[in-house]
Amino acid sequence: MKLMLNLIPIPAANTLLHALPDRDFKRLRTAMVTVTLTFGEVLCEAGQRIRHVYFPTDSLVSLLTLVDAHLPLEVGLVGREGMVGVALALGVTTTPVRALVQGSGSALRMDAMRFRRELATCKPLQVVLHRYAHVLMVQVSQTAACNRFHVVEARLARWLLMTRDRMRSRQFRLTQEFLAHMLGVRRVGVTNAAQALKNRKLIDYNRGNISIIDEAGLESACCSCYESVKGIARQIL
Amino acid sequence: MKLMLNLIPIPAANTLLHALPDRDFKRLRTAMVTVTLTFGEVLCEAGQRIRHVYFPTDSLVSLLTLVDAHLPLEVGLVGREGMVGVALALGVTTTPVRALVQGSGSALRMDAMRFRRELATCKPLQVVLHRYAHVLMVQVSQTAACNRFHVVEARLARWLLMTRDRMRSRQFRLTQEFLAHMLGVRRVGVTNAAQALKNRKLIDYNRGNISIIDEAGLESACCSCYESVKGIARQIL
DNA sequence: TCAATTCCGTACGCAAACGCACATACCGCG
DNA sequence: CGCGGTATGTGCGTTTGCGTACGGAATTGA
Repeated sequence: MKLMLNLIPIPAANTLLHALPDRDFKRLRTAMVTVTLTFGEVLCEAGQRIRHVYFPTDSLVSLLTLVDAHLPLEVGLVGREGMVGVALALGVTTTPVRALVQGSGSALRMDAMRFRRELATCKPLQVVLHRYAHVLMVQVSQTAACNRFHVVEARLARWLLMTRDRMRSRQFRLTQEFLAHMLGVRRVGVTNAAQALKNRKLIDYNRGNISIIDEAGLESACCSCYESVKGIARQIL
Repeated sequence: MKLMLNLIPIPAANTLLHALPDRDFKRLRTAMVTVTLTFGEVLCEAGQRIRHVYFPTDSLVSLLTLVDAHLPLEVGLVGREGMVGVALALGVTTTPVRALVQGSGSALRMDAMRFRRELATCKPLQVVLHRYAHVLMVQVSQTAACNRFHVVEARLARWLLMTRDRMRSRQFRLTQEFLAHMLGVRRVGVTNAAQALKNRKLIDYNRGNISIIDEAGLESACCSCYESVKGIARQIL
């Protein structure tokens, strides 16, 4: 029996929910279902009404802005430290960004209406989500500057590290094509940057399998934006 | 006497405050002082504690992110439609961005402590500021994508239009050097872009005096980001 | 096992913006 | 009136990234 217990996967937790007082968490939990998010799924389209909010546990969701003819560009990344649909916590019922599942896994989902009712009465929930909204703002601001100033190689490094933190894994499946969309560059741009990182023995990859080899090295290869956002997030959440 | 009355300037209003119920506005107003913001003044430094919040009436404030060795980059612009120090409305006491006065003028200022107390008890204030926080988020996201995809000329056009909207004037004083910092490009980059717009008879300028000549033309010269953000802001606020 | 698809590598010309240096024009002030 | 500071214009070589096209390699599936 003891052995079996060890085999039961430790239920991955969402840190926002985890930060709530126990009784609040338990009540909220009854209104949520665990769903499996699969790669490529669009949880919410830009400009649309928010139907559900999602608290990823071991999945990963990209927030993308759409601008005229261009490909979407990632401005935020949500994992177990966050939630999809923060706009609701600010009293806005539509979302300005597309939420795209970037790493398959599970999340806790709640109906938007119910969420709003809970929010109205549960002070701790308000507090934690407002703070998260702020952290997201910081992330987006930093990304704006990062996209402006830093070369693809450094941006790629940052992105891989951010993904690692949220997935808690040094390995993930992602094609260069997909990465190009996230970073807002050509696929070839990713090819070159990835090769450079590979030559420096920081990462390895083939056909969609990316693995981080030298974590410390990758951190020094990436721009300061990574540490900067991470520091503020730690401080506030 | 009638003549004199006409000379008294119409008190410029901040639309966030204006949106509050009369009694709330009047109470808040007693806790605020009118201050004159002068070009170049830093209202709040990135990473520092927020001491005051500001509601510009006819002044203009830039929000800048700082990233390592680079010059600051503007990610948001606050005029009479907004406020400086939204982080407080999200329960965070420090600001991630520098707030730099970009257009001299006046603003209503309130002590941070008092503001937090008001916020805790005044529901309408919460509602309107949370919405504004969301609008700011949209602005920042769009700016991120804009900086990534659009050429300097279009970005400059957008910036001039945004400034016009907030200052409600077709003319302002701004050196190319200053604009370069806002857009995150070289001064020469601004020189070229500005000349292109001038040749197209959309704007005019010399030695820090910029004036918009052809508003419609400028709007068609700028990227879709302008209309996009404006539309969402109108819809939400 | 063979074909189709997906993914990655390479190449080439081009545009935008960079960094830097220097030249000019305008303004205010002693 | 001349001087110094500020604002703008020009030039040039370099870098980064774009758009596009094509070839090769691994994987999938009938």
